[in-house]
Amino acid sequence: MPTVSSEELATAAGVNSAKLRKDFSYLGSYGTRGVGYDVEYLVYQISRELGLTQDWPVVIVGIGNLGAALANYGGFASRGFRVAALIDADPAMAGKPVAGLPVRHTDELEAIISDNGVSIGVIATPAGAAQQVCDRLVAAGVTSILNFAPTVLSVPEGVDVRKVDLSIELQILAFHEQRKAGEDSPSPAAPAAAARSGAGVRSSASRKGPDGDVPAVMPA
Amino acid sequence: MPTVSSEELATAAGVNSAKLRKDFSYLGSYGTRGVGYDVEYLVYQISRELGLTQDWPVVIVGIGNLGAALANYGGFASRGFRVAALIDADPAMAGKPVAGLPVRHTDELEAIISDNGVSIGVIATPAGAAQQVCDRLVAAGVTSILNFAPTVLSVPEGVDVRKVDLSIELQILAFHEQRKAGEDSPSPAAPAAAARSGAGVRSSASRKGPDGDVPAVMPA
DNA sequence: ATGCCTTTGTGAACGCGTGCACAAAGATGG
DNA sequence: CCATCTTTGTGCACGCGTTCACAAAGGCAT
Ligand SMILES: NC(=O)c1ccc[n+]([C@@H]2O[C@H](COP(=O)([O-])OP(=O)(O)OC[C@H]3O[C@@H](n4cnc5c(N)ncnc54)[C@H](O)[C@@H]3O)[C@@H](O)[C@H]2O)c1
Ligand SMILES: NC(=O)c1ccc[n+]([C@@H]2O[C@H](COP(=O)([O-])OP(=O)(O)OC[C@H]3O[C@@H](n4cnc5c(N)ncnc54)[C@H](O)[C@@H]3O)[C@@H](O)[C@H]2O)c1
Repeated sequence: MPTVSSEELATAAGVNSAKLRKDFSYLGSYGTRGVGYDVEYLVYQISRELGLTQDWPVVIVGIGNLGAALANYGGFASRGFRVAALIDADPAMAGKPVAGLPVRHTDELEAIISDNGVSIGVIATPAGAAQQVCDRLVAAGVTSILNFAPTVLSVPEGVDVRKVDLSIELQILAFHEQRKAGEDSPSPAAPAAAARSGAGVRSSASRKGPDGDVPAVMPA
Repeated sequence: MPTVSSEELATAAGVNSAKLRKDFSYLGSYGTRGVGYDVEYLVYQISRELGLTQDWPVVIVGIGNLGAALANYGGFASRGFRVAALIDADPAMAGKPVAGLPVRHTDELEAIISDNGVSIGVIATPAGAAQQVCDRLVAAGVTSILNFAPTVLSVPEGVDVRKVDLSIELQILAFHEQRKAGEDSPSPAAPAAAARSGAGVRSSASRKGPDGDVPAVMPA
C-alpha cells in the first residue's frame, strides 16, 4: 500500500508539516501512526471534501481572446469541471464553434443556466459589461463567479466571487521588484501586507476608461 | 482641491476604514485631519510606492492560446507595463506578428532579457516546459515571474514567483458551492482555511499527465 | 509478547493582522 | 481668537492561523 508521510507532503508543498497534519485532521484524520497516509484514500477524501467527485457544469461568458483561450484549456475537464456552454453577445459569433462548442447568444443565457443546472459562471467580457452579465447570471441561479474583468462586482449575499486580475499580479511583482532595486530606505517599516489586498483603490469621483475597461489607478 | 476621506475609500473598497488609514500611514501619512486625503497626491504616493511611476518591460514566453490573449490584452500598458517581447519555442511562429509584435524564438531569450533590461517574465508554456523556461529566465536576469502553468516552480532565493492557477480558482468556488448545497454537516469544524492554500498536494510518487500538463490531483 | 522506532494528532504558546476607540490636529465659522 | 466639528493617526486588545512540542498509537523486528 503506497503511503506518504506528512513530512514528505509538507516538503513538496513548501509548508509546515504540523500545519498540514492539522489541516488533514479537519477532514477526519485517516493517517496511520508510524506509517503515514494511504495515498489513494487520502486523495479520495480530499477530492470529496473539495467537491471534486462530482463534476460541475460551468458557463463562460465573453468569448474573446481570453474566453476562447479558457474554452480551449484542457485543465478544466481534468479537474472535474465541464464547460456547459460558451456565451457571447456578438451576434456574428453565434453558432460559430470554439473549442468544439457552438457559441450561444446572450439571449439564451437564462435558459442555458437553468437547463444545465449551472451554478458556476466565468466572466471574460469587457469590464463595462461585467456587472450586467453578473446580475443576469445571479438572477438565473449562478451562485459562484470567477471574474476576469477588472471590476469589483457587487453581488447579493450567498454568492461567491473570485477575481483574477493579471494587472494586479504584475503590480505586486513590480512592487517587490522595486524593493530589491532600492535596497536603502523605501518606506522602512511597510509590512508589504498592503500588496496583498485585491481591492482596487479609486477616488470617489473616479471614472472608467474610454472603452469602459481597466479603471485607471493612475490619472494619466 | 478634491479630497477623499478614509471612510469613503473604505466603503468603496469594502474594507475597514481603520485598516485603510493604518495602511496609508506606512507610506508617510499625508492626510489632513478634518478633511481627508488629497486625491491627486495620494494617487501619486501610492503609485510611487507600488513602483508604477516607472514602466516595467516584461516578456511573455509561450505564445499559444493564453499567451496570445495576454499579448493582446491592453490592461498591461495602461498600468505601467510594456511588453518587450513575445517568445516561443515553435520555429513556425518565429517572426509571425502577434498583437503587433513579431514572435521571437527561444534561442534569443537571453539576449532579449539582457538588451531590454527585463526583470519580469510571464510563463504561459505547457507545464512540462515551465521549469526549464523559468531556469533560463532566471539565469538571464529575471527576478520576478508570473506563472500560468500548473506547476510549482523552484527558484533561487531572491526571485519572486506568483502563480495563477485557474483550476484552483474553480476548485475553491466548487468547494464553497458544495457547502451551500449540503447545509447539514459536511465536516463540521473545517475552517475553510485549507481552501486558500495555493500549494498543490501530490503524492511523492506522482507523475505528470500524458502531455506533461496539469498534474492530476485525482487518480482517474 | 515485548520493546523500539516512526509518525500521527493535538494542546498550548506565539505572532500577526484586524478592528476598536480615542486623543490630537486641523479646518471652519462666529 | 476661540469654540466646535470633522477626520486623521495610532495604542491597545482581540481573534485567528501557524508553529512547536510531545504524548499516544501503531508497525515491526526480535
Ligand atoms: N486577454 C487577456 O489576457 C486578459 C487579461 C486580463 C484580463 N482580461 C479581461 O478579460 C476580459 C476579456 O478580455 P479579452 O481580451 O478576451 O477581450 P475581447 O474584447 O477579446 O473579448 C470580449 C468578448 O466579450 C464579448 N461581450 C461583450 N459584451 C458582452 C456581454 N454583455 N455579454 C456577453 N459577451 C459580451 C465580446 O463580444 C467579445 O467577444 C476583459 O475585461 C479584460 O480586461 C483579459
Ligand atoms: N488556455 C488557458 O485558458 C489556460 C488556463 C490556465 C492555464 N493555462 C496554462 O497555460 C499554459 C499555456 O496554455 P495554452 O492554452 O496557451 O497552451 P498552448 O499549447 O496553446 O500554448 C503553449 C505555447 O507554448 C509554446 N512552448 C512550448 N514549449 C516551449 C518552450 N520550452 N519555450 C517557449 N515556448 C514554448 C508552444 O509552442 C505554444 O505556442 C499551459 O501550461 C496551460 O496549462 C492555460
